[in-house]
Amino acid sequence: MPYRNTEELRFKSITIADLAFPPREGGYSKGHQTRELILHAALEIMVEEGYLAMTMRRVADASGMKLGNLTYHFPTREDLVRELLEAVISAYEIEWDKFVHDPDVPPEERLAEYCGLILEDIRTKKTTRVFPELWALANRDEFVFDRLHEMYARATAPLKEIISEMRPDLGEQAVHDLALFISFSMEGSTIFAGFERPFEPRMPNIERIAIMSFVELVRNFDESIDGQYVQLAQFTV
Amino acid sequence: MPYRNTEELRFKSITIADLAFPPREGGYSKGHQTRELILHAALEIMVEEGYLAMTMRRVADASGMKLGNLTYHFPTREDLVRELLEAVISAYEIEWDKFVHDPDVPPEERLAEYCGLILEDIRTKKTTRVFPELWALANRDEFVFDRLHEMYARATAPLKEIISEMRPDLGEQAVHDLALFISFSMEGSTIFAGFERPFEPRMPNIERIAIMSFVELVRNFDESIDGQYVQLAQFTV
DNA sequence: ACAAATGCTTGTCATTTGTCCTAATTGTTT
DNA sequence: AAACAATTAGGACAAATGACAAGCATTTGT
Repeated sequence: MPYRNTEELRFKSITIADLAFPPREGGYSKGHQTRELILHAALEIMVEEGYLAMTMRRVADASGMKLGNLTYHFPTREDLVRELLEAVISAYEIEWDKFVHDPDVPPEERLAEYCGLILEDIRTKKTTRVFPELWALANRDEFVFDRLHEMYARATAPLKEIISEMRPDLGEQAVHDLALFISFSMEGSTIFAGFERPFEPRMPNIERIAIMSFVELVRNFDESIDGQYVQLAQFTV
Repeated sequence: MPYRNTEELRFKSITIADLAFPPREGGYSKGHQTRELILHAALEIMVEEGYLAMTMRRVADASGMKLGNLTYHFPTREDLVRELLEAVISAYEIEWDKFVHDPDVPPEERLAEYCGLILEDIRTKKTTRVFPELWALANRDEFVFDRLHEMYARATAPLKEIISEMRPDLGEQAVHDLALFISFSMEGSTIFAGFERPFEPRMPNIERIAIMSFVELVRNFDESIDGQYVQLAQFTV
């Protein structure tokens, strides 16, 4: 174990890239450079001032270019938004896909590791600020909705794999439901304990509680349990 | 037990009012009627078309009145937004405050009941649609931020009370962290399993998993546990 | 070096939006 | 009914926004 203390660890812990771009095709390299510059500027505005403030002129200014040039690269605002979405989301996917199945590490440990990864990321400014915007957008924009949930599907896949390994006795549906619950349990922390959120300082403790809770849940989950507590809930409401 | 089946139960289960208004002071009753009409129309637009579409003209149209009249009742758009926020949020608070401490019901059951209440509400169209908008708004509007988290504080209070009763041995901080974790675990389901969300059909199962998991967590939580799993996570990331 | 492709600037246009102002109408009180 | 306050309508305006077009400048492959 090469690490001495937590400080060193945090420093080494992975951070998800802000944006990821598809391999370029056609056009001069200058053009692609500009497009990436624009998307970075757009993300910055999205993070600092929100989706609403991300107007074409605002983005052009922040990119140090004229409006006309922006509309040359992104003819409509919708084009810009969609490409930004794609660049943001694929950056997450790339990182998660790196999380490969390592049979030498016990599944409990991998579960803890993966959840730690997600929860750490949620505390970053970018994630805390951008995702609520995306959730709101997904309410009305089918494109955003689909892309977002495609991403979540890929984020949940490693969880399913780990859960299956921990509990080979469980059916596919149970595994899926467990992974889903764990997934959105973590996602919910964005609002409460994300970057500059009221309970951000409690995040390390909550992270511990969460991971412990998840491991215990998967370990002890009884597939046949069907309403022991829920019946109580339903019958007394 | 007067209920026959689940259908009947769901029918009887509480639904949170769309809006709650403070007692009126001054003005004709017609005016207050109009104000409420406006706010209902505004909420409808917020739910169906989103915050962005909630323009003054759009709201005026939906309320069946002229723009000039709308600006008479709500001089600025900000006034409208804030009053709508207040009306929406206080409706939730009113409902939660009804959840009184009943010493005859065991705390596990009350925990299940309360969580069931929250999770049921999350599946409604209004909650699924409005809260992501509020989360996004809270990113940049301090007023929204404060009011939203004030609401969450009141939503978490019953949880803390129940947890304290289940585990009198736990310190205040531990109780708070547990309540917080449970609270945002549920909130996260909005995005995945809320109204017309991809996993809405799985919600009943997930509800069961969640409640079971929460009860077990509170029951077995070891305050002294400090990094058994987390260390693993941190050292391997 | 040069021609074509690409990138960029400048200027313009139709819409939409929030806000404001004045006059007319309606409701309430005396 | 008269007087007054509250409400509603109608119109106007400046600012901001997305989109577009014509021409100049730069980059790149040959």
